[in-house]
Amino acid sequence: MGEDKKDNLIQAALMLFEEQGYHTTKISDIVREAGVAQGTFYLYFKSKEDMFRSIAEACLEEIVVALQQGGVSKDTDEQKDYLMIRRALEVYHENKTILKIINRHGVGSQEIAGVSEAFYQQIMMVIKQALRDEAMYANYSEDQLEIIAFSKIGMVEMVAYQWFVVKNCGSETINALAQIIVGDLGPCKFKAME
Amino acid sequence: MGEDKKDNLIQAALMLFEEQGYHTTKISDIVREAGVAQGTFYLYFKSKEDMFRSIAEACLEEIVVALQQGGVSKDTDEQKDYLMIRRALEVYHENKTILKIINRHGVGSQEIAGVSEAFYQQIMMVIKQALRDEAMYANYSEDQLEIIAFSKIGMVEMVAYQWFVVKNCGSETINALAQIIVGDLGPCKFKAME
Amino acid sequence: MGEDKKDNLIQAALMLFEEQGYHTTKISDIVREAGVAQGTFYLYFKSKEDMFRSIAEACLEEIVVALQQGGVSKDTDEQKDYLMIRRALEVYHENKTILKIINRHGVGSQEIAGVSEAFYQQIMMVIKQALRDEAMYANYSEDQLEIIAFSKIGMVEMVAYQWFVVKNCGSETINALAQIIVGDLGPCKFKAME
Amino acid sequence: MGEDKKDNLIQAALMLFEEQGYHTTKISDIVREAGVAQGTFYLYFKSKEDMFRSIAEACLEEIVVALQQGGVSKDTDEQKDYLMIRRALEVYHENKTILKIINRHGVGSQEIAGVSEAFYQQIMMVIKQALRDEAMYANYSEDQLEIIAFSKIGMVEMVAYQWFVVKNCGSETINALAQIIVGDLGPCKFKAME
DNA sequence: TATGAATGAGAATTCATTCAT
DNA sequence: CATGAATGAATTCTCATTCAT
Repeated sequence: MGEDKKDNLIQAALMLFEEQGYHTTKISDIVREAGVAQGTFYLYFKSKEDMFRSIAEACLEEIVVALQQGGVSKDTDEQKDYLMIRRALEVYHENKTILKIINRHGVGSQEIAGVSEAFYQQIMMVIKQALRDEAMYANYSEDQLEIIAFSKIGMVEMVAYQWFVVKNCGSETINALAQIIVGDLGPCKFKAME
Repeated sequence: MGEDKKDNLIQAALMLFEEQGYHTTKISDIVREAGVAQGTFYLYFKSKEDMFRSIAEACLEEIVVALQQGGVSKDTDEQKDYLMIRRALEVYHENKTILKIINRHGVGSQEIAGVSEAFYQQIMMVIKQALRDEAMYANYSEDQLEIIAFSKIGMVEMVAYQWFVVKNCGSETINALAQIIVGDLGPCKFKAME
Repeated sequence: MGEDKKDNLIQAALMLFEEQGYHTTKISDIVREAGVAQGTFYLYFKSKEDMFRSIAEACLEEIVVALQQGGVSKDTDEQKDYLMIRRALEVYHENKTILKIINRHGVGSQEIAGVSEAFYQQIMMVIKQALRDEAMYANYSEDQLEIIAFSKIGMVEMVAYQWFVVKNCGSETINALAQIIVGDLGPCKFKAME
Repeated sequence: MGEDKKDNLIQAALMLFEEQGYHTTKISDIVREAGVAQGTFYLYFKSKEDMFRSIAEACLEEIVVALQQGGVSKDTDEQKDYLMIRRALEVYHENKTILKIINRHGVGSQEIAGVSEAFYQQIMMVIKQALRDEAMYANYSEDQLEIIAFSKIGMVEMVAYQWFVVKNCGSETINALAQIIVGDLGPCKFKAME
């Protein structure tokens, strides 16, 4: 029953953060939306920032886990690449709320910037690991793989942001997006050579 | 002499926004840093948000212009790609302050979000235009080019953010970064096919 | 068993009031220290102020009673004086907790100020009564005796506060303090005349 | 003109603290009484406690200075004693506001307790110095003089509090009070011997 | 232009008290 | 008797903005 209210608060906060941004949303808005008293907020969170940090940590952790469970296939590099990108787009689509909150409205707090930085380090590691299994990157150094990993993350994140958040497209666009993104790399290997 | 003070205010604001973010920085901080009186701020800017919007607009416009002046070469597609990426990295490096302000600290105001959104539309158009000149993308549709354009923007921005802001690397890393990023596309086209 | 909890609450409260004062101490601190639930507090006390008043009343009453049981000797005036002062110092030493709470941290509530005022009236009456038995004050008026009584109370209280609370001295200092205080009166009566 | 408002705030605060106590008085009460805006308070003081500390420091310092300027006479010990006591009563009478605030309502803050403790140390030193000039205390040790000093302070403070604050008597009572208090020491030297 | 004291609406936070279990 | 989650009124404090000089 207690966790009930905490969950109400989190849901209300996520909705409001997404709608009007983190800074615009007041604690009084959150509690009103959640249907609890002002003081109840402080029963579960030390402050608005503390609340956001804990929500963000949970959401970003979910993304990392979802990405890790991605591709264990034994296909060609092109197929691996395609699956990885598609998987990443799917995950970002499912988590577009937090993506929107962090990218559009920003948060602006050293502590939360830390959470975000740690998140990128984690997914970079996941991607780097996946790249090591591709023949194409066989003789790339660790540093070079890191550059590739981050460039892929940026690619997916920007496309996901523009299509899922700005244009508000649904999951049916994922395949098309993934094909074009990968096609920019993959197809060239044979089509462009013809 | 008046413009002097305005410039002081802008420099002070940029420095503080970069250090502590837009929301944490108070007008009183800015005027203290700029060495002018509290009221003087309002001789040059309508409000704090107005100031930030005008600074952001100017910085982002600079980036757009710089990018536009980029590739007028008549080289091969690979060379064009490499030059475009390197140019973009250079521009982001020169403007890493605004990159840091917007990416790390966020913006957090609907009106400024508009500035940022317009910025991305503009550079997307610039990139799309450039891509049209590449033989490789000859039979891509407008929508497909837009996807490619945004994925390139995301790629460069993320790498620039991680290396120039997070790792705080200097401009001497630009070539290496550009080569790897493009190599992820380029080499495959001929080397990987051997 | 119920009284057990009430006593726990009182002990916890006294400890915390002494340490950090009445206003700084929260009900939540008291119940945590006492090891009971928040609501339990209100089974035994109407409010925080009610609790403090009842504790203060009890403590101060103890002091009054202890003082009353003091001097029933039939010695000389000097001896009576010395015994009275020493007795008072002893009583204050035993009750230095409440002394510290009221003097150092203050009370800060009209209703409790009443308790304190009544306390001083009572001990003043006790002292005045004792003074009446001393030949020295035979022809002092009631008002004059009241002045003497209060001055003696102030004297003892200040010395007790400075030595037992501020300097945190133990009961072994009582004799020395009493001798000096009385000596300031006593010796003059005969020694200084020689 | 700025100091004007600061002074208004101090006067309003002193009045309210005296009337209803430190804790009961809200900052909103103070600013209303002073006729300034809520924010103006924070232009001059960091907090209510900060304000009170600065006021208390000033008032108590005044008392110390007033006491120091007291008796430089070359009279007999009895006369010195009487003058010292009367002087102290006068000073306390003039400063009965702060006396009332600190003694009746209490303050309850470690930092302010420090101010009060320092105050007592200072006046103790002043009194001790004065006592050294009296033949009567010629062969008292420092420690013994300290006891005497504090007992005199307690005496005067309690009497002042009871007569000036509780009974609200005017300055015309000072002589009578001083005579009785000193008489308790002085007169005995000859009258009681008869 | 330039100043900076003053403003006051608005937000965060606290904590004594209640009450359903 | 005992609990402890929930309450919400009350207070402090912030800071962008104004305006008389």
